[in-house]
Amino acid sequence: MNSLKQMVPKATLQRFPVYLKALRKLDNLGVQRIMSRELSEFVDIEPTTIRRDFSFLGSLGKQGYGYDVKALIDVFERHLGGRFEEKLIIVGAGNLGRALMNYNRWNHVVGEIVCAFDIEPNKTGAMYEIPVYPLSELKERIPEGCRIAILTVSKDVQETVNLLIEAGVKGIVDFTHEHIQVPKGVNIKAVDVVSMIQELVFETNSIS
Amino acid sequence: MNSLKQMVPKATLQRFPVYLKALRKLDNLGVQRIMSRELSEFVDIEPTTIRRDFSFLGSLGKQGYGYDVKALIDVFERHLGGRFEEKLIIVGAGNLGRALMNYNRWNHVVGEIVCAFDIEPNKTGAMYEIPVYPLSELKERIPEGCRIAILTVSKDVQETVNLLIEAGVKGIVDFTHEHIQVPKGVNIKAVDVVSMIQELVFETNSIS
DNA sequence: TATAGTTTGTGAATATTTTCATAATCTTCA
DNA sequence: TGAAGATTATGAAAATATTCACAAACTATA
Repeated sequence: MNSLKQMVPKATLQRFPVYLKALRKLDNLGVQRIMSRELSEFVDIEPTTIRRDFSFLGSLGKQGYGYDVKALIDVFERHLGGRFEEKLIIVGAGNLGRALMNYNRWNHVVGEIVCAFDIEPNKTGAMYEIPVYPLSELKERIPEGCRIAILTVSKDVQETVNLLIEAGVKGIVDFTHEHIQVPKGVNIKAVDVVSMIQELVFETNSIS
Repeated sequence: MNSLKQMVPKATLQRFPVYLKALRKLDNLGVQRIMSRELSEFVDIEPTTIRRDFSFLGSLGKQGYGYDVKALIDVFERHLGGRFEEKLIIVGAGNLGRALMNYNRWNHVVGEIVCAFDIEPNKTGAMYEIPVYPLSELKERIPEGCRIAILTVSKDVQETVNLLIEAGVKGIVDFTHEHIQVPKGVNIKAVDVVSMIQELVFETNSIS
């Protein structure tokens, strides 16, 4: 698509989704334009940081006016996959996998969950209108163009990841508690509630 | 407890749980000592960064030897709440809340889920041996010393957060998609699968 | 159209984080 | 015990990220 990554700082990259979420909410509230100073209070990021972050995607604002909310959302969606185009799969149809299948708030935001896979044949079939296939059929069943998988298996984690990578997956949202090794070019985002609680505990301890 | 926070860089803080997780795994594998260079390959963080991170908690290693895995785990657990002492609550007993109640891998790691709350009376009772109370009884039912809540409600988010803060909660693991306002001294960790997917999409787009 | 009042975008300054380079200190083995 | 080899801990340097400060450029109003 584009090759902005070389220039966009990592720190900025991590804030982009925050901005998009906030802008969508503002749009829903009927806000049509916003200034960096206002947005700052909303997302708790300094106005000047916001402006510099935005500047990596172009000159999106107007002096003396601010930013057009809808136009901004448009730009972010183009870069953050907000065009509902991503074909997502869930790998692991246990409790968490099922909850995520039913967690339909993300549909029509980044894409759709096309299907799921599970290693146990007795868990296949369909859940919440999402077909669940045996993991052994991954190669045949994986949707054309699928790049992102949500991983909720509880065993054989690395083996499963290897299968996904072979099948062309480039990004994994990882709900497991394992350390995963991936080759260059494959990204992992770990969702680890335990780690989050640990960070909270540390911060809470440190304050008092 | 201590007041390390002033000195420990934010970036370091975010890596602590990563180290703890890796060390626990190494311990399980029977590894008794480890050097920063070995650990580096495991967690994909530069050895020198690892050593500096560790140094904020003291001189934990020995020259020419490395680090003792169990001793290191001990130090991290002291700082990251690994003593199973945290009393956790889940607020919102919907699909996701239930999945998390049954996601018992975190018990005996940071603490235990003592109970859950839901605004709808017909969802109360008990699930997976965890009692579920009406949200209106939060003040009476919240466990003594509870500081951390896992938030999975889908509406009245800010109102619910306000209730939690009034009840003494200092840290929130946030599974909602809302922007939450909290006073100083209260920390939020947002678990946002959508945002993670967006980051992945951006990164994947940028590489090609 | 002109003027006053805003706010963006960005060079430069500052702050933070990572990495380099090496002294200090440990282990190991003869 | 001593010498060789290894690895940590850390001051200093480099890289990265944030914030300051202000010119440029817009809006709004008369």
